[in-house]
Amino acid sequence: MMNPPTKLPAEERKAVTVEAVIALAGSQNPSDITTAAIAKHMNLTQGALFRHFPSKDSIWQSVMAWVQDRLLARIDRAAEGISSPLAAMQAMFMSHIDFVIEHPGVPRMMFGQLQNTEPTEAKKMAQTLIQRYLERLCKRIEQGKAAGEIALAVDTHAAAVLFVGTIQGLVMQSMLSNDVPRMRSDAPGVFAIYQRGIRQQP
Amino acid sequence: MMNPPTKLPAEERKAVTVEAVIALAGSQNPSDITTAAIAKHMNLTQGALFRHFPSKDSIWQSVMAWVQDRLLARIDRAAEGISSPLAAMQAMFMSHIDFVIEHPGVPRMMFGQLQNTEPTEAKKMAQTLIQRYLERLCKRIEQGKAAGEIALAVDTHAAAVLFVGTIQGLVMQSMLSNDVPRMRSDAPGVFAIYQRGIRQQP
DNA sequence: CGCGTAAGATAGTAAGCAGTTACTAGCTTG
DNA sequence: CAAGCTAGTAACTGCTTACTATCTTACGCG
Repeated sequence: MMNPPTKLPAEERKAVTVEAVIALAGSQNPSDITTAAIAKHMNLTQGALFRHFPSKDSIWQSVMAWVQDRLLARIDRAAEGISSPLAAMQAMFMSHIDFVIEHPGVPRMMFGQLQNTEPTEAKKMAQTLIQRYLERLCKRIEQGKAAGEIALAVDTHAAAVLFVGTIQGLVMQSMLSNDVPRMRSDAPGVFAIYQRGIRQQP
Repeated sequence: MMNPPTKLPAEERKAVTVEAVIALAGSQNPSDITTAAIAKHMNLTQGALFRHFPSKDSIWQSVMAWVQDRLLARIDRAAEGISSPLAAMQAMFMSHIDFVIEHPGVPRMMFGQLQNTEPTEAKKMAQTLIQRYLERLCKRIEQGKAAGEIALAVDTHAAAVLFVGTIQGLVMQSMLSNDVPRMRSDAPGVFAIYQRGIRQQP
Protein backbone atom coordinates (compact mmCIF):
# COMPACT_ATOMS: atom_id res chain seq x y z
CA MET A 1 0.00 0.00 0.00
CA MET A 2 1.07 3.59 -0.72
CA ASN A 3 3.69 2.46 -3.21
CA PRO A 4 5.63 5.11 -5.08
CA PRO A 5 3.85 5.78 -8.38
CA THR A 6 4.79 3.02 -10.82
CA LYS A 7 3.94 2.22 -14.37
CA LEU A 8 2.22 -1.10 -14.69
CA PRO A 9 1.32 -3.22 -17.71
CA ALA A 10 -2.37 -3.04 -18.55
CA GLU A 11 -3.43 -6.42 -17.18
CA GLU A 12 -1.66 -5.85 -13.92
CA ARG A 13 -3.15 -2.38 -13.57
CA LYS A 14 -6.60 -3.85 -14.07
CA ALA A 15 -5.98 -6.37 -11.34
CA VAL A 16 -4.75 -3.67 -8.98
CA THR A 17 -7.85 -1.62 -9.74
CA VAL A 18 -10.14 -4.49 -8.81
CA GLU A 19 -8.26 -4.99 -5.56
CA ALA A 20 -8.54 -1.30 -4.80
CA VAL A 21 -12.31 -1.38 -5.23
CA ILE A 22 -12.63 -4.42 -3.00
CA ALA A 23 -10.50 -2.80 -0.35
CA LEU A 24 -12.51 0.41 -0.49
CA ALA A 25 -15.80 -1.47 -0.28
CA GLY A 26 -14.57 -2.85 3.02
CA SER A 27 -14.62 0.57 4.57
CA GLN A 28 -17.37 2.48 2.78
CA ASN A 29 -20.71 2.18 1.05
CA PRO A 30 -20.01 0.71 -2.42
CA SER A 31 -22.29 3.16 -4.18
CA ASP A 32 -20.24 6.00 -2.71
CA ILE A 33 -17.01 4.71 -4.22
CA THR A 34 -15.94 7.25 -6.84
CA THR A 35 -13.43 6.78 -9.61
CA ALA A 36 -11.36 9.48 -7.92
CA ALA A 37 -11.29 7.49 -4.68
CA ILE A 38 -10.29 4.33 -6.53
CA ALA A 39 -7.46 6.16 -8.30
CA LYS A 40 -6.25 7.78 -5.10
CA HIS A 41 -6.16 4.44 -3.32
CA MET A 42 -3.77 3.08 -5.95
CA ASN A 43 -1.66 6.23 -6.34
CA LEU A 44 -2.94 7.08 -9.78
CA THR A 45 -4.74 9.98 -11.33
CA GLN A 46 -8.43 9.57 -11.90
CA GLY A 47 -8.21 10.04 -15.65
CA ALA A 48 -5.67 7.23 -16.02
CA LEU A 49 -8.28 4.69 -14.93
CA PHE A 50 -10.14 5.25 -18.18
CA ARG A 51 -7.15 4.01 -20.18
CA HIS A 52 -7.98 0.57 -18.85
CA PHE A 53 -11.74 0.65 -18.40
CA PRO A 54 -14.19 2.23 -20.84
CA SER A 55 -16.66 3.09 -18.06
CA LYS A 56 -17.19 2.80 -14.35
CA ASP A 57 -19.67 -0.01 -14.77
CA SER A 58 -16.98 -1.98 -16.56
CA ILE A 59 -14.86 -1.62 -13.44
CA TRP A 60 -17.72 -3.04 -11.40
CA GLN A 61 -18.04 -5.81 -13.94
CA SER A 62 -14.41 -6.81 -13.44
CA VAL A 63 -14.87 -6.67 -9.70
CA MET A 64 -17.91 -8.92 -9.78
CA ALA A 65 -16.06 -11.34 -12.05
CA TRP A 66 -13.24 -11.43 -9.51
CA VAL A 67 -15.70 -12.20 -6.73
CA GLN A 68 -17.40 -14.93 -8.73
CA ASP A 69 -14.10 -16.65 -9.55
CA ARG A 70 -12.66 -16.49 -6.08
CA LEU A 71 -15.78 -17.29 -4.08
CA LEU A 72 -16.96 -20.24 -6.15
CA ALA A 73 -13.42 -21.62 -6.36
CA ARG A 74 -13.09 -21.30 -2.61
CA ILE A 75 -16.29 -23.14 -1.72
CA ASP A 76 -15.62 -25.78 -4.36
CA ARG A 77 -12.20 -26.40 -2.92
CA ALA A 78 -13.59 -26.51 0.61
CA ALA A 79 -16.14 -29.16 -0.27
CA GLU A 80 -13.72 -31.17 -2.38
CA GLY A 81 -13.18 -34.72 -1.27
CA ILE A 82 -15.76 -34.59 1.52
CA SER A 83 -18.09 -37.48 0.96
CA SER A 84 -20.76 -36.52 3.48
CA PRO A 85 -22.98 -33.87 1.85
CA LEU A 86 -23.82 -32.27 5.18
CA ALA A 87 -20.16 -32.06 6.13
CA ALA A 88 -19.41 -30.62 2.70
CA MET A 89 -22.04 -27.94 3.23
CA GLN A 90 -20.55 -27.08 6.57
CA ALA A 91 -17.12 -26.75 4.96
CA MET A 92 -18.60 -24.49 2.28
CA PHE A 93 -20.25 -22.43 4.96
CA MET A 94 -17.14 -21.89 7.00
CA SER A 95 -14.97 -21.15 3.99
CA HIS A 96 -17.53 -18.63 2.81
CA ILE A 97 -17.39 -16.96 6.20
CA ASP A 98 -13.60 -16.88 6.03
CA PHE A 99 -13.83 -15.33 2.58
CA VAL A 100 -16.13 -12.61 3.88
CA ILE A 101 -13.84 -11.91 6.82
CA GLU A 102 -10.92 -11.49 4.42
CA HIS A 103 -13.01 -9.31 2.11
CA PRO A 104 -15.70 -7.57 4.15
CA GLY A 105 -16.60 -5.40 1.20
CA VAL A 106 -17.86 -8.32 -0.84
CA PRO A 107 -21.31 -8.80 0.69
CA ARG A 108 -21.79 -5.04 0.62
CA MET A 109 -21.01 -4.97 -3.09
CA MET A 110 -23.23 -7.95 -3.81
CA PHE A 111 -26.21 -6.40 -2.12
CA GLY A 112 -25.44 -3.05 -3.65
CA GLN A 113 -25.45 -4.54 -7.12
CA LEU A 114 -28.64 -6.51 -6.56
CA GLN A 115 -30.36 -3.33 -5.48
CA ASN A 116 -29.71 -1.66 -8.80
CA THR A 117 -32.97 -1.68 -10.67
CA GLU A 118 -31.56 -1.09 -14.15
CA PRO A 119 -30.09 -4.40 -15.27
CA THR A 120 -26.48 -3.31 -15.65
CA GLU A 121 -23.84 -5.85 -16.67
CA ALA A 122 -22.37 -5.87 -13.19
CA LYS A 123 -25.77 -6.64 -11.70
CA LYS A 124 -26.31 -9.55 -14.07
CA MET A 125 -22.97 -10.92 -12.97
CA ALA A 126 -24.00 -10.72 -9.33
CA GLN A 127 -27.22 -12.51 -10.19
CA THR A 128 -25.55 -15.38 -11.99
CA LEU A 129 -23.06 -15.71 -9.15
CA ILE A 130 -25.83 -16.28 -6.65
CA GLN A 131 -27.65 -18.50 -9.12
CA ARG A 132 -24.61 -20.73 -9.45
CA TYR A 133 -24.12 -20.73 -5.72
CA LEU A 134 -27.71 -21.87 -5.20
CA GLU A 135 -27.33 -24.60 -7.82
CA ARG A 136 -24.29 -26.00 -6.04
CA LEU A 137 -26.20 -25.96 -2.77
CA CYS A 138 -29.24 -27.67 -4.26
CA LYS A 139 -27.02 -30.41 -5.65
CA ARG A 140 -25.51 -31.06 -2.22
CA ILE A 141 -28.90 -31.03 -0.57
CA GLU A 142 -30.25 -33.58 -3.04
CA GLN A 143 -27.18 -35.71 -2.42
CA GLY A 144 -27.84 -35.39 1.29
CA LYS A 145 -31.38 -36.60 0.83
CA ALA A 146 -30.18 -39.56 -1.23
CA ALA A 147 -27.63 -40.39 1.44
CA GLY A 148 -30.27 -40.22 4.16
CA GLU A 149 -28.53 -37.31 5.88
CA ILE A 150 -31.16 -34.71 5.02
CA ALA A 151 -34.87 -35.10 5.63
CA LEU A 152 -36.86 -35.77 2.48
CA ALA A 153 -39.54 -33.39 3.73
CA VAL A 154 -37.16 -30.45 3.35
CA ASP A 155 -37.86 -28.11 0.43
CA THR A 156 -34.54 -28.17 -1.42
CA HIS A 157 -34.69 -24.69 -2.87
CA ALA A 158 -35.89 -23.23 0.42
CA ALA A 159 -32.98 -24.89 2.15
CA ALA A 160 -30.55 -23.37 -0.34
CA VAL A 161 -32.05 -19.90 0.08
CA LEU A 162 -31.89 -20.27 3.84
CA PHE A 163 -28.22 -21.27 3.63
CA VAL A 164 -27.44 -17.97 1.96
CA GLY A 165 -29.75 -16.11 4.32
CA THR A 166 -27.85 -17.63 7.22
CA ILE A 167 -24.69 -16.01 5.96
CA GLN A 168 -26.46 -12.74 5.39
CA GLY A 169 -27.71 -12.79 8.94
CA LEU A 170 -24.14 -13.07 10.16
CA VAL A 171 -23.06 -10.27 7.83
CA MET A 172 -25.82 -8.06 9.17
CA GLN A 173 -24.81 -8.85 12.73
CA SER A 174 -21.21 -7.92 11.90
CA MET A 175 -22.38 -4.60 10.45
CA LEU A 176 -24.41 -3.97 13.60
CA SER A 177 -21.56 -4.65 15.97
CA ASN A 178 -18.85 -3.24 13.69
CA ASP A 179 -16.93 -6.41 14.40
CA VAL A 180 -16.21 -8.45 11.30
CA PRO A 181 -13.99 -11.21 12.76
CA ARG A 182 -16.71 -11.98 15.27
CA MET A 183 -18.50 -13.69 12.38
CA ARG A 184 -16.16 -16.63 12.72
CA SER A 185 -17.06 -17.28 16.33
CA ASP A 186 -20.76 -16.66 15.75
CA ALA A 187 -20.90 -18.89 12.69
CA PRO A 188 -20.92 -22.34 14.31
CA GLY A 189 -23.91 -21.58 16.53
CA VAL A 190 -25.93 -20.31 13.63
CA PHE A 191 -24.94 -23.15 11.35
CA ALA A 192 -25.81 -25.67 14.05
CA ILE A 193 -29.41 -24.45 13.98
CA TYR A 194 -29.50 -24.61 10.21
CA GLN A 195 -28.13 -28.12 10.25
CA ARG A 196 -30.71 -29.27 12.77
CA GLY A 197 -33.33 -27.79 10.50
CA ILE A 198 -32.49 -29.91 7.50
CA ARG A 199 -30.95 -33.03 9.03
CA GLN A 200 -32.79 -36.33 8.90
CA GLN A 201 -33.56 -37.26 12.51
CA PRO A 202 -32.68 -40.84 13.44
CA MET B 1 -50.90 9.74 -7.45
CA MET B 2 -50.12 12.68 -9.78
CA ASN B 3 -52.48 15.02 -7.93
CA PRO B 4 -52.70 18.62 -9.03
CA PRO B 5 -50.27 20.63 -6.91
CA THR B 6 -51.79 21.25 -3.50
CA LYS B 7 -50.78 23.09 -0.41
CA LEU B 8 -50.47 20.88 2.62
CA PRO B 9 -49.94 21.65 6.30
CA ALA B 10 -46.39 20.97 7.40
CA GLU B 11 -47.02 17.75 9.29
CA GLU B 12 -48.99 16.28 6.44
CA ARG B 13 -46.34 17.29 3.94
CA LYS B 14 -43.73 15.52 6.03
CA ALA B 15 -45.82 12.38 6.04
CA VAL B 16 -46.31 12.53 2.28
CA THR B 17 -42.55 12.96 1.85
CA VAL B 18 -41.84 9.86 3.87
CA GLU B 19 -44.34 7.89 1.81
CA ALA B 20 -42.77 9.16 -1.39
CA VAL B 21 -39.34 7.96 -0.31
CA ILE B 22 -40.70 4.54 0.63
CA ALA B 23 -42.48 4.25 -2.70
CA LEU B 24 -39.36 5.27 -4.62
CA ALA B 25 -37.20 2.83 -2.68
CA GLY B 26 -39.47 0.09 -3.98
CA SER B 27 -38.37 0.73 -7.53
CA GLN B 28 -34.81 2.01 -7.28
CA ASN B 29 -31.60 1.83 -5.31
CA PRO B 30 -32.16 3.92 -2.15
CA SER B 31 -28.81 5.66 -2.43
CA ASP B 32 -29.79 6.88 -5.90
CA ILE B 33 -32.91 8.62 -4.60
CA THR B 34 -32.34 12.34 -5.03
CA THR B 35 -34.26 15.15 -3.41
CA ALA B 36 -35.35 16.14 -6.91
CA ALA B 37 -36.84 12.68 -7.49
CA ILE B 38 -38.63 12.78 -4.15
CA ALA B 39 -40.10 16.19 -4.94
CA LYS B 40 -41.16 15.15 -8.43
CA HIS B 41 -42.93 12.08 -7.10
CA MET B 42 -45.07 14.27 -4.87
CA ASN B 43 -45.61 17.08 -7.39
CA LEU B 44 -43.49 19.57 -5.55
CA THR B 45 -40.41 21.57 -6.36
CA GLN B 46 -37.15 20.33 -5.00
CA GLY B 47 -36.47 23.43 -2.96
CA ALA B 48 -39.76 23.17 -1.12
CA LEU B 49 -38.60 19.98 0.58
CA PHE B 50 -36.08 22.00 2.54
CA ARG B 51 -38.83 24.07 4.07
CA HIS B 52 -39.79 20.94 6.00
CA PHE B 53 -36.50 19.14 6.43
CA PRO B 54 -33.18 20.82 7.26
CA SER B 55 -31.19 18.21 5.34
CA LYS B 56 -31.55 15.08 3.30
CA ASP B 57 -30.37 12.92 6.16
CA SER B 58 -33.21 14.29 8.24
CA ILE B 59 -35.60 12.98 5.57
CA TRP B 60 -33.97 9.57 5.91
CA GLN B 61 -34.32 9.89 9.65
CA SER B 62 -38.05 10.42 9.37
CA VAL B 63 -38.31 7.50 6.99
CA MET B 64 -36.46 5.16 9.33
CA ALA B 65 -38.63 6.32 12.22
CA TRP B 66 -41.68 5.47 10.13
CA VAL B 67 -40.30 2.00 9.45
CA GLN B 68 -39.47 1.40 13.08
CA ASP B 69 -42.94 2.39 14.27
CA ARG B 70 -44.83 0.41 11.68
CA LEU B 71 -42.73 -2.73 11.63
CA LEU B 72 -42.41 -3.19 15.37
CA ALA B 73 -46.10 -2.40 15.86
CA ARG B 74 -46.98 -4.93 13.19
CA ILE B 75 -44.98 -7.81 14.64
CA ASP B 76 -46.12 -6.96 18.17
CA ARG B 77 -49.72 -7.06 17.06
CA ALA B 78 -49.18 -10.31 15.19
CA ALA B 79 -47.73 -12.05 18.24
CA GLU B 80 -50.30 -10.58 20.61
CA GLY B 81 -52.39 -13.09 22.47
CA ILE B 82 -50.54 -16.11 21.14
CA SER B 83 -49.45 -18.14 24.13
CA SER B 84 -47.15 -20.56 22.31
CA PRO B 85 -43.80 -18.79 21.76
CA LEU B 86 -43.06 -20.78 18.61
CA ALA B 87 -46.46 -19.95 17.16
CA ALA B 88 -45.93 -16.31 18.08
CA MET B 89 -42.62 -16.32 16.23
CA GLN B 90 -44.26 -17.80 13.19
CA ALA B 91 -46.92 -15.08 13.29
CA MET B 92 -44.19 -12.43 13.58
CA PHE B 93 -42.40 -13.98 10.64
CA MET B 94 -45.40 -14.04 8.36
CA SER B 95 -46.50 -10.54 9.28
CA HIS B 96 -42.97 -9.28 8.62
CA ILE B 97 -43.11 -10.91 5.19
CA ASP B 98 -46.46 -9.24 4.53
CA PHE B 99 -44.99 -5.93 5.57
CA VAL B 100 -42.10 -6.34 3.16
CA ILE B 101 -44.44 -7.30 0.33
CA GLU B 102 -46.45 -4.14 0.96
CA HIS B 103 -43.28 -2.06 1.17
CA PRO B 104 -40.57 -3.70 -0.91
CA GLY B 105 -38.35 -0.68 -0.51
CA VAL B 106 -37.97 -1.19 3.22
CA PRO B 107 -35.35 -3.96 3.27
CA ARG B 108 -33.42 -2.09 0.59
CA MET B 109 -33.39 1.04 2.74
CA MET B 110 -32.43 -0.86 5.86
CA PHE B 111 -29.45 -2.50 4.22
CA GLY B 112 -28.56 0.73 2.50
CA GLN B 113 -28.46 2.55 5.81
CA LEU B 114 -26.46 -0.16 7.55
CA GLN B 115 -23.88 0.05 4.77
CA ASN B 116 -23.18 3.69 5.51
CA THR B 117 -19.89 3.81 7.33
CA GLU B 118 -20.26 7.27 8.83
CA PRO B 119 -22.66 6.93 11.74
CA THR B 120 -25.41 9.21 10.47
CA GLU B 121 -28.57 9.67 12.51
CA ALA B 122 -30.57 7.61 10.04
CA LYS B 123 -28.11 4.76 10.35
CA LYS B 124 -28.30 4.80 14.12
CA MET B 125 -32.06 4.56 13.83
CA ALA B 126 -31.76 1.51 11.58
CA GLN B 127 -29.38 -0.05 14.07
CA THR B 128 -31.67 0.45 17.06
CA LEU B 129 -34.59 -0.89 15.04
CA ILE B 130 -32.78 -4.18 14.42
CA GLN B 131 -31.53 -4.19 17.98
CA ARG B 132 -35.09 -3.94 19.29
CA TYR B 133 -36.23 -6.55 16.85
CA LEU B 134 -33.53 -8.94 18.06
CA GLU B 135 -34.45 -8.27 21.69
CA ARG B 136 -38.07 -9.19 21.04
CA LEU B 137 -36.95 -12.37 19.34
CA CYS B 138 -34.58 -13.32 22.13
CA LYS B 139 -37.40 -12.87 24.63
CA ARG B 140 -39.66 -15.22 22.69
CA ILE B 141 -36.89 -17.75 22.27
CA GLU B 142 -36.22 -17.77 26.00
CA GLN B 143 -39.93 -18.17 26.62
CA GLY B 144 -39.92 -21.06 24.17
CA LYS B 145 -37.10 -22.73 26.06
CA ALA B 146 -38.94 -22.28 29.35
CA ALA B 147 -42.08 -23.76 27.82
CA GLY B 148 -40.16 -26.74 26.48
CA GLU B 149 -40.90 -25.80 22.86
CA ILE B 150 -37.36 -24.78 21.96
CA ALA B 151 -34.30 -26.90 22.57
CA LEU B 152 -32.16 -25.66 25.46
CA ALA B 153 -29.05 -26.39 23.38
CA VAL B 154 -29.99 -23.60 20.96
CA ASP B 155 -27.88 -20.44 21.15
CA THR B 156 -30.54 -17.77 21.74
CA HIS B 157 -28.76 -14.91 20.06
CA ALA B 158 -27.74 -17.07 17.12
CA ALA B 159 -31.36 -18.13 16.71
CA ALA B 160 -32.49 -14.51 16.68
CA VAL B 161 -29.86 -13.56 14.09
CA LEU B 162 -30.87 -16.52 11.96
CA PHE B 163 -34.53 -15.48 12.16
CA VAL B 164 -33.64 -12.16 10.57
CA GLY B 165 -31.28 -13.86 8.11
CA THR B 166 -34.14 -16.11 7.07
CA ILE B 167 -36.13 -13.07 6.04
CA GLN B 168 -33.11 -11.60 4.27
CA GLY B 169 -32.71 -14.78 2.31
CA LEU B 170 -36.27 -14.45 1.06
CA VAL B 171 -35.70 -10.80 0.22
CA MET B 172 -32.60 -11.70 -1.76
CA GLN B 173 -34.50 -14.40 -3.60
CA SER B 174 -37.22 -11.90 -4.46
CA MET B 175 -34.60 -9.50 -5.82
CA LEU B 176 -33.13 -12.32 -7.91
CA SER B 177 -36.42 -13.36 -9.43
CA ASN B 178 -37.88 -9.84 -9.56
CA ASP B 179 -40.99 -11.31 -8.00
CA VAL B 180 -41.83 -9.78 -4.65
CA PRO B 181 -45.18 -11.47 -3.92
CA ARG B 182 -43.52 -14.84 -4.39
CA MET B 183 -42.02 -14.27 -0.94
CA ARG B 184 -45.33 -15.17 0.61
CA SER B 185 -45.46 -18.60 -1.00
CA ASP B 186 -41.77 -19.25 -0.39
CA ALA B 187 -41.92 -18.19 3.24
CA PRO B 188 -43.55 -21.25 4.83
CA GLY B 189 -40.99 -23.67 3.41
CA VAL B 190 -38.12 -21.60 4.68
CA PHE B 191 -39.66 -21.01 8.08
CA ALA B 192 -40.39 -24.72 8.43
CA ILE B 193 -36.67 -25.42 8.25
CA TYR B 194 -35.92 -22.69 10.77
CA GLN B 195 -38.53 -24.06 13.12
CA ARG B 196 -37.15 -27.57 12.89
CA GLY B 197 -33.76 -26.09 13.69
CA ILE B 198 -34.76 -24.63 17.03
CA ARG B 199 -37.66 -26.84 18.12
CA GLN B 200 -37.28 -29.21 21.05
CA GLN B 201 -37.60 -32.71 19.61
CA PRO B 202 -40.00 -34.97 21.52
C1' DC C 1 22.09 4.88 -27.71
C1' DG C 2 17.94 6.40 -29.52
C1' DC C 3 13.25 5.86 -30.59
C1' DG C 4 8.32 4.14 -30.69
C1' DT C 5 4.67 3.47 -27.88
C1' DA C 6 2.08 2.07 -23.88
C1' DA C 7 0.90 4.17 -19.51
C1' DG C 8 0.26 8.25 -16.94
C1' DA C 9 -0.31 13.43 -15.90
C1' DT C 10 -2.85 17.56 -16.49
C1' DA C 11 -6.57 20.07 -17.12
C1' DG C 12 -10.43 20.26 -18.72
C1' DT C 13 -16.21 19.41 -19.69
C1' DA C 14 -21.15 18.81 -19.02
C1' DA C 15 -24.37 16.97 -16.09
C1' DG C 16 -26.29 16.23 -11.65
C1' DC C 17 -26.22 16.89 -6.71
C1' DA C 18 -27.85 19.09 -2.00
C1' DG C 19 -28.91 23.17 -0.27
C1' DT C 20 -30.13 28.58 -0.62
C1' DT C 21 -32.46 32.68 -1.83
C1' DA C 22 -35.73 36.22 -3.48
C1' DC C 23 -40.15 36.42 -4.36
C1' DT C 24 -45.45 35.25 -4.20
C1' DA C 25 -50.29 33.31 -3.75
C1' DG C 26 -53.61 32.61 -0.43
C1' DC C 27 -55.34 31.98 4.14
C1' DT C 28 -55.96 33.77 9.01
C1' DT C 29 -56.60 37.23 12.25
C1' DG C 30 -56.53 41.74 14.99
C1' DC D 1 -59.23 44.99 5.21
C1' DA D 2 -54.43 45.43 6.02
C1' DA D 3 -50.59 42.80 8.15
C1' DG D 4 -48.42 38.70 8.78
C1' DC D 5 -47.87 33.89 8.31
C1' DT D 6 -47.58 29.52 5.75
C1' DA D 7 -46.31 26.79 1.96
C1' DG D 8 -44.61 26.92 -2.41
C1' DT D 9 -41.94 28.41 -6.83
C1' DA D 10 -38.04 29.17 -9.77
C1' DA D 11 -33.68 30.27 -10.41
C1' DC D 12 -29.30 30.09 -8.42
C1' DT D 13 -24.86 28.37 -6.06
C1' DG D 14 -20.89 25.73 -5.14
C1' DC D 15 -19.44 21.23 -5.37
C1' DT D 16 -18.89 16.52 -7.09
C1' DT D 17 -19.36 13.25 -10.57
C1' DA D 18 -18.02 10.28 -14.71
C1' DC D 19 -15.64 10.86 -18.61
C1' DT D 20 -12.27 13.12 -22.30
C1' DA D 21 -8.63 15.68 -25.10
C1' DT D 22 -4.02 16.76 -25.15
C1' DC D 23 0.48 16.76 -23.64
C1' DT D 24 4.44 14.01 -21.17
C1' DT D 25 7.16 10.34 -19.46
C1' DA D 26 9.65 6.03 -19.17
C1' DC D 27 10.14 1.18 -20.49
C1' DG D 28 11.68 -2.27 -23.90
C1' DC D 29 13.90 -3.35 -27.99
C1' DG D 30 17.04 -2.96 -32.12
